[in-house]
Amino acid sequence: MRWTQSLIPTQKETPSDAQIISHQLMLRAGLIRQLTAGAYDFLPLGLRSLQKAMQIVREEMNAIGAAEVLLPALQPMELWQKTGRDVGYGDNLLKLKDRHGRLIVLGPTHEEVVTELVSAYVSSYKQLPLSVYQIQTKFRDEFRPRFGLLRVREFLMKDAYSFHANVESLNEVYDKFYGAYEKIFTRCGIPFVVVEAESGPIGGSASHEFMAACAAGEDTIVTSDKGNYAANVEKAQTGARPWTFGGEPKGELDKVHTPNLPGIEDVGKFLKVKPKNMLKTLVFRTDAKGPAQSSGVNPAWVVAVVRGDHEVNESKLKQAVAEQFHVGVQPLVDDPAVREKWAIGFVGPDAAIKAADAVLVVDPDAAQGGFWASGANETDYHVKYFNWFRECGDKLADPKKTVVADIRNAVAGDPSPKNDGGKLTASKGIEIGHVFKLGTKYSDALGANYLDDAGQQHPLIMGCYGIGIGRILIAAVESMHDEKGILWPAAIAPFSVVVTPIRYEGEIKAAADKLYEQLNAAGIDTILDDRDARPGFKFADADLIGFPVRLTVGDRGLKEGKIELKRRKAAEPEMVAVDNIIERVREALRA
RNA sequence: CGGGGCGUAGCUCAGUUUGGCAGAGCGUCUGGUUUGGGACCAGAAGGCCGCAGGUUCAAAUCCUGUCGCCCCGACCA
Repeated sequence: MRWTQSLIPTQKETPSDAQIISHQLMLRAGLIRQLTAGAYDFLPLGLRSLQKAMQIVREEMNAIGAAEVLLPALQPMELWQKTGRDVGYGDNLLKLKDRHGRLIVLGPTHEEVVTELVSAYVSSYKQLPLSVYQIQTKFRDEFRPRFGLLRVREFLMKDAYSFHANVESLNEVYDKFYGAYEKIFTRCGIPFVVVEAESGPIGGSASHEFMAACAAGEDTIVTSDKGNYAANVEKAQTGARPWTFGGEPKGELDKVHTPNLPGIEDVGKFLKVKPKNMLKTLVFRTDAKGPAQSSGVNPAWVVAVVRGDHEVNESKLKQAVAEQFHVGVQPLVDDPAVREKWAIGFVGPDAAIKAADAVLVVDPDAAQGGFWASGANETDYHVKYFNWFRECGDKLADPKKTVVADIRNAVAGDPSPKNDGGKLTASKGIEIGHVFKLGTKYSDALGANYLDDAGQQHPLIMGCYGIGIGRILIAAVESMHDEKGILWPAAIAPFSVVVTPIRYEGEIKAAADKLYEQLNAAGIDTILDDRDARPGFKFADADLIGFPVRLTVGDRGLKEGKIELKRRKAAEPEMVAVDNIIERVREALRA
C-alpha cells in the first residue's frame, strides 16, 4: 500500500474525549474514529490490525476442529422469550420493531440462535461432539459505553459453541479451547493471565477468563504471591480466616443521631470511627416458600454482615445460604414492605436475632470481638460499642440461626485459598477472552435433544467460548506503547514494514520503489511512505503508528549500497546491505 | 437513571463572568525557499458558535427547552 492512496489521518494532539492511553493512541494514529457513543469507524490501518487478529483467531479455531458459521444479528424475540433472556439479559438487549410490529433483537450473543440451529440438524450422539464458531458483530445497549473500544455498543466478537453428549466430552473440548486461546493471545503478542471466573451450572472450575494485565482494565484480578492462584475478584476465594465473636465490650452501647449521612464513609467520619471498625449489614429476601419456623430454618430473610470496609459478594452469600439454610437469595428490592420491617441503611446485626424469620450470615472479619459501630435498627440512628454477645446472645452459637462464612469480595492482603501462607494481591485487567461450561441451560429451554445409544433422549450439553476482537487491539496498545506511540507486536501490526524515503524523488525514489516491490514480492506487508514530506514528519508518524520495522532510504546509505533498518522497539538503527535486506527484515519481525 | 463537565474551523482550544466586527495554534490549499527527527516566508480557503424558542436596538455571550459527547456512580450471560 502507498501511504498517499490510503486514509491515514494522524493527529499530533490528543483528542480531549479520550481517557485511556490505547484510546488516545488509536485515535491519534488514525486507526479508528468515533461515530457516536459506543460505535467506531475502523479506518484502513485499524481494520488491517483487526483482520490480522481475526485471522489468528480463525486459524486456531480451525486447528481444534471448530467449524466456522455466520449467524444473523437480527433475531426473533420469540427465541429470547423461550430462554427467558428477553427479561434476563436486561436492558443491554437492543430491541427494535420491524414494519409489521414484530419485535426483533439485535443479538448481543448467540446461544439461542446456535442452539436452535444445532437442534434442527443434530439428533444423535453419533454427531457429537460438535463445535462451531463465528466472527460477527454483536450489539449491546450498554448504559455507559466508554474508553474507546473497551466498552462499546457494537463490536466484533468471536463466539464459539460446543455440543456434547456427556460432561467428559465437554471437559475435553473445553480444554482444547483453553489451549487454543493461550495460543491466540501468545501469537498476538499480548501478555495475559488466566483467572478463575464465575462458576457455571456444572460447578467446579467451569469458567476461565483470559485477562490482559493493564491499569486501564475494568476487572480486578486477585493473584496469590505464591504464584499458584489467580481469579477474578468476583469469584476469588480467601484462605481460612480465624474468627471469634468473643471479647469484652469496650463500653456501654451508645446510640447516636446520624441523619443525612448517605454512605458508610460519611457515617464513619461523623462518628469518628474507621470503616474497618464498623459493621455493614445488608438485608436480602430469600425464595423460601413455606412459613418461617421459630427454629430459624426456612427463613424469609437473610441478614448479611461484613466489615465496613468490605463488600458483600452476592454469589458467595448465595452459596453459603444454600449450604446452610437450603434457600436461595434474591437481590433486595426497595419496596414499602421491606421498609416497614427493616430500617434500611440503619440495620444492625441484632435485628436478625430478634426476627424469627431471619437468619444471620457473618463474614469472619466481622465476627470478631472488640469495638464495633453499627446500625441501631432505627432510621437516622447508629450505635457505638456494639458487642456481639451482649447484643445478640447465644443465638450466635445456634447453627440454625447464625453462620460465619466467607461472603465478601477478596481484597489485597487476604490469605490465599491454597492455605499455603500465600497472600493475595490485586491488579487490574481487561477481559479479552472467556471460556464457559454452559451445561444444559439453553438446550433445556429450547428442547435441543439428542438420542443416546439406547435410544433415550437427553438435552445437549454445551460450552461457549468468546473473544472480543477489538479488545485484542486495546490490550496490545495498552501493554505496548511508549511516549512516541504504539509498539505493535508484528503479528497484528497494520503493516509489518514502512519504507520511508528521505525524499520521494530521483534515485532515492527509484530505490524506495524497488525496495517496496521486493518486500511485496517476498510476501511482507509493507507500506510505502510516498508523501512529499520532510523526514522528521514521516518518522514521527511511523513511530506514532508503531510499524515494527522502518526501512529508511536515503542518499547516505545508498552511497554504500545500504538501507537503514530501524526496529520500532530498538533504540538505534542498523545499516543493512541491499542484498540482505529481505532476510534481515524477516529476522527483525521474528524478534 | 442520579451526580459532574463540555458542545465555537478537520484537531486542540480562547472568547461567555461584564451582550457590541467570529479568534489563535495545528492541519488544509496556492506560490516560493527548504529537506536525516513533527521546517520557514507570503497569501488563501474554511463557522447555522449543537439545535429550537425567548429577552434585547443588538446574543457565541443572558433566560427556557431540547439534542449530543465525556467522566463518576449504578449496570455489565
